Amino acid sequence: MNLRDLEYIVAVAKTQHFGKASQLCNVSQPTLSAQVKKLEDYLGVKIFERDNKNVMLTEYGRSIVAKAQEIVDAAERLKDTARNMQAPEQGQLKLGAFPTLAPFIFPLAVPVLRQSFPKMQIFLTEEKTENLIAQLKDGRLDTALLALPAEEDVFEYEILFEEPFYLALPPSHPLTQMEAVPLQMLAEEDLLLLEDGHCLSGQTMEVCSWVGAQKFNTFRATSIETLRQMVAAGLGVTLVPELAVPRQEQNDIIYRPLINTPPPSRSIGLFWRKTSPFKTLYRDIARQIGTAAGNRKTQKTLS
Amino acid sequence: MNLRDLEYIVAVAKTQHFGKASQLCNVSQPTLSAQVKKLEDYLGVKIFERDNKNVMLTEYGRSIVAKAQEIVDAAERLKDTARNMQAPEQGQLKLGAFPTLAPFIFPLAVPVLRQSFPKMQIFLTEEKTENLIAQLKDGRLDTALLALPAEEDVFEYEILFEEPFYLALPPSHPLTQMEAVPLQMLAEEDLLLLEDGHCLSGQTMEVCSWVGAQKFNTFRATSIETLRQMVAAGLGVTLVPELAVPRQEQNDIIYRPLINTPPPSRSIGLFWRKTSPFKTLYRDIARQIGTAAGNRKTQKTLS
DNA sequence: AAAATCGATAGATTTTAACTATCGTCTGTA
DNA sequence: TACAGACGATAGTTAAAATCTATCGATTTT
Repeated sequence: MNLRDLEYIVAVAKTQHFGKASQLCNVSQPTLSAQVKKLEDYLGVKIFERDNKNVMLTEYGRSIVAKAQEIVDAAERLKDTARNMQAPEQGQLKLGAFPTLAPFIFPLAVPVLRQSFPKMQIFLTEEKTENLIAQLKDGRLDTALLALPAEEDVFEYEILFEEPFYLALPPSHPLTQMEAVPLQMLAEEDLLLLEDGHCLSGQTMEVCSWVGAQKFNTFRATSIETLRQMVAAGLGVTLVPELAVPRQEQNDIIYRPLINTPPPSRSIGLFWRKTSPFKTLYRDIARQIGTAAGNRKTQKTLS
Repeated sequence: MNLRDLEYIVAVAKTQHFGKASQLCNVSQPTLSAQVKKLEDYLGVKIFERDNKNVMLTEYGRSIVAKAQEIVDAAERLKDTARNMQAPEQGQLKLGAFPTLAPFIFPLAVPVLRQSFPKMQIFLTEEKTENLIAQLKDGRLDTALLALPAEEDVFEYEILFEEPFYLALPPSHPLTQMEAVPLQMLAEEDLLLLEDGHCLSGQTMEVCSWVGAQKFNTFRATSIETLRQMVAAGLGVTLVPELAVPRQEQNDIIYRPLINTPPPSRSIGLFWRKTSPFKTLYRDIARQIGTAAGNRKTQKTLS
């Protein structure tokens, strides 16, 4: 049994067709037929039912092909890793971020990375934290931007920046009169949250528990943009991370800093596997993204 | 790149010696040397540093070998699965159970399984629930005995039995005067718990929260046997699952059933991957273990 | 009935993994 | 200092395998 054979059965399972599968694998159809047959004999299991018109997975075949797929994928990742090792800064970088950070940090990160490592191929993923962690563990991602605390025992990380939360208010709201809002004043507000699984909703609830705010609205939004629309519609108020605050003032939503000790904020870090051989590169990348985010902040303060 | 090559580098990494590695792989030393070199050329990465006396992994090699190991393991599991498919009841069964169940259920389960499937090779694992779930997911285990609720969405399961909790008391304790103890009476007792990570401690705390018992002792034991010793030493009382209650009365610890609606108990189920092709066999096994546990109960009631 | 489709089979060829024998280098010992 | 032993690399050969082209046989479509 070798990797090639596993690629063959994966291809046949995918195409349901020996001829097309053989093209996918760049071999002749008889080669593929022979190898599949040999593998079936070796394993002692019929993987495919060949009717003269259709190719179908047997029940056992389905589970064998699933395992084969995993093995082939893992082998592919091994090759990618090896290729990267020859010149890490010219290889691939698979970077993930969670949904309430991704749309704001990617536009900042990508330009600086492209400038520093022009040959690096950057793949971006937006996923909930839970999925990011799973993908980082099994190698589908090289690095991920996560809010602390995350699983610091499995991963290594470098903190990029501390991101304060801002209060988003409808223009009619009395709190817009203040330049900055003490956190305690949220105790009686209708707080809008994201649906479960978003780390922002957990962070918001944590911050609010400091001051005993509990009037959480039962409706749960699916994205920051939805939250904003709801705030604009006067359904309540919400916390927004700094990077999501527009640089220019808007008419429909007013943003105000929050005052508290400690200040309400989240820490963003770049995470990678402890075992990764590219730590040096990742640390470098972390600093660059951190700087880029810091610059944005400075610009805002100046404007 | 093929699986054999990956086995070679894993063997070299393990033995730190080309000669010994070649014996492990049943090939000649030159063959192994040549293939390793070829793989290194193909990947473009030096995996080993060959000093004339020592073989050492390079930094990159370490991470490549780790990935290779995973791939080789996965391939081995694929072969095992295939072998099992030819005659599931003559193949391997890798069964796990958590620590507060394993020592009591395995002695009941193994004899009936050996009788029903004489050719089956049974591998037993005792692990905390969290590890069982991880191992079940990635194929290191075929089945696991878990307390419900577990991750019912990833797995399929069959409930084996409902296992009531008994109260374990030192002989001097006033509650020993009662034939059966109403759960509410635990509210003022010193309750001894297992350390975190054991599902029994979670179950105990849940049961106790029904009646508002909160006097949990701060010390956390590492096994049921330790708990028993502590109870015997008069440090407090604890809950033990029925299978852990000795069939004959003991002098140092008295066991009493607990009365409540619903009765304090845990459900034990046999779990397997939804995608497993051996569901029929596993269901059969589940019923057999369930029956075996039921018989023990009957014997006890009769004695 | 003829043509087209599709997987299996046959036989030749190329590739490559494997073997044996031997080399070159370093190490420890006499 | 020289010699034996250990170890991985190299050379040359052989055996195994994967692959190719050509073709078959069964089924479906036109």
